[in-house]
Amino acid sequence: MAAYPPLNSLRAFEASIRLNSFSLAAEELNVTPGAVGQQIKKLEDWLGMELFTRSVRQVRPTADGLDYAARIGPALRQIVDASQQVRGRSDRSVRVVMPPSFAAKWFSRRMARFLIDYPTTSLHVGSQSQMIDFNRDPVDIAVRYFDGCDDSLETVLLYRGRAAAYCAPSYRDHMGVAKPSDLVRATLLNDILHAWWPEWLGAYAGVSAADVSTITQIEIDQTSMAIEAAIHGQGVVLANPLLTEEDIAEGKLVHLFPEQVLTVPFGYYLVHPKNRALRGQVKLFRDWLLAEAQELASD
Amino acid sequence: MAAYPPLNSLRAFEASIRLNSFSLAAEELNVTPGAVGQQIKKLEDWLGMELFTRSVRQVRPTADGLDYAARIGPALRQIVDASQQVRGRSDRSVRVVMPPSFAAKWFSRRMARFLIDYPTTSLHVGSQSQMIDFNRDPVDIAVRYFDGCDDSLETVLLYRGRAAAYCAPSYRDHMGVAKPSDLVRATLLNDILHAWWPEWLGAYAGVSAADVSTITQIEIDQTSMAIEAAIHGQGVVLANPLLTEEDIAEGKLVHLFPEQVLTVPFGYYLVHPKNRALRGQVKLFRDWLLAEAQELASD
DNA sequence: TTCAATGAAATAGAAAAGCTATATCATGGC
DNA sequence: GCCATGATATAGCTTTTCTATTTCATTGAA
Repeated sequence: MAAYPPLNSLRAFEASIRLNSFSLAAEELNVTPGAVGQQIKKLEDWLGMELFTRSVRQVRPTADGLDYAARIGPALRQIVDASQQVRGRSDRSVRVVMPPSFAAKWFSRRMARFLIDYPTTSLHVGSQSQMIDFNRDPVDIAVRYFDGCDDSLETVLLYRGRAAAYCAPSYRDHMGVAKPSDLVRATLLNDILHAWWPEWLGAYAGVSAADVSTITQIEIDQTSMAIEAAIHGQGVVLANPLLTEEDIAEGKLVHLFPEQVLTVPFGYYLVHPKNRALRGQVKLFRDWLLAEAQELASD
Repeated sequence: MAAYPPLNSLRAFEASIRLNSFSLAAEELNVTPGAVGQQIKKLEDWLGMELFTRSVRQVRPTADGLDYAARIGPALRQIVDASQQVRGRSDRSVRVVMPPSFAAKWFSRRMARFLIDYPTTSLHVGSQSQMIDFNRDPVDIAVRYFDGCDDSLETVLLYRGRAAAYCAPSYRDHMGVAKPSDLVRATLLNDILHAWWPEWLGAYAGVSAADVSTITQIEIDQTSMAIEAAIHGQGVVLANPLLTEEDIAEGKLVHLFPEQVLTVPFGYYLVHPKNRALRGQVKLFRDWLLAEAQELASD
């Protein structure tokens, strides 16, 4: 299965087609004309066809040659472009991925500071909730919401997972929610990723798991949408205090029972592959992010 | 301007990323693992970045490596595909280009015969009126309507250019066209490429160039459209008898003055570059086409 | 017409690249 | 604890690739 043509010959071929001359191509490639001729011949032998017709003092591409050039030209250009780009940036860039809710509610407000402190860094932020695979996706470092157990990863806890109850102020007043057990009359917004209502109600309202299911619930598969729904008076959401900071400050949400915050066995972890040397800027970013998280955790 | 990465290294790199192992890549490439390692290192040195992190007993791609792989992968695949295709067909294919009118009116009816006689041949027919450049377009041979003078080309006259007058039978009867000079009352369909009305009328109707311009004319830039217009009773067209064969046979057109056919200094020529060895199938095609033309010319 | 200049082919030998073989090493499974 | 594994490192060998030269047929200028 010798699927590849002699790749180095393609360089000589491309230049020869473009310049219509082995000599000029040789000049461009800083070799002798003979070398180009030999490369072309090798390619012709491999392909089993003539790419140029040789007449005296000049070569001219055959139809086959032109056809082949048209097919491989773009590919070669792509290789050159990709190599240039990769060679250029890289050291100055950091690729990070995090859950959408974390990106929207926590990271977005702090990102600008990083870029100001490290102006030469180019930051590529991806947001997705499914776990990325460092062996398949071009990502340097990630924030992941999980239990922190993964042998292949270096993990640092940013924030322990917590579940606190939030709703719109008007919703609280309208429903007359004053103590945890009042929630049996409310609508529970149940975010799949933070589905801790049974535990929360069990711990703070003395509601059994069976009774929980009798309460009106809305399932929402995106954390930020669940919070958004709470803001719009659709019910009460269990969320990590991290994610509601801003909405609380703006008065859109109220924290219903500040004393009743459930600690859950999940957390926001900063993760990167074990044994992978972090490039300079990635390390900077990591340290910065840890410091930012520390600051808030000390509140 | 060393724009190209070491191309051969890309093979080893691609396989290593795909298989996540230098050893497996080496196996696939039929070399020793050491060779792969050296190739990868060479590429890393050229790019100035780590593509894999080496831990004991295993390598793992870095984010940069995955990114680079994603960029060059498609390009490599394109090169392989193009090479396979080109290698495969080629000898059995013929690429020919001809004017649209010739393709539609003359060639299309004969093409099938060629494919039946030479069933293994794959024929790529292009039709365009502008002159193709054998040094830029992947074309083996062409039919060109011109004066036959081009030092860089081998030319064989297929048909001398002729200008004969045609119109729909109904149009002839309705306009009462009986002799050439009656055409001063008709509408002349003037095809840019065969604009011989002044010469024709001068030779056969004794009409001066100045008087020709007083006759109603419609300019049409495509020969087959001019003929089509004549079929639909829009006027009288000057065309090469070659192109009207079928329409005459079907009674859609009539040849107005069979004795008055102007020979013009153009013609349909079969052309291919001088000094370009014609591949087997192209030669066959050329001979077949010449024979077909001969047959008709002897009528 | 002659004659130098041109651009490619052919070939031998030098240089470079690439591969193998081997030794070494750290780890994970038995 | 020991062996198998899959990487690295290095030296030396093989193959590839390039250069240097000669040869050749033609073009274009004198």
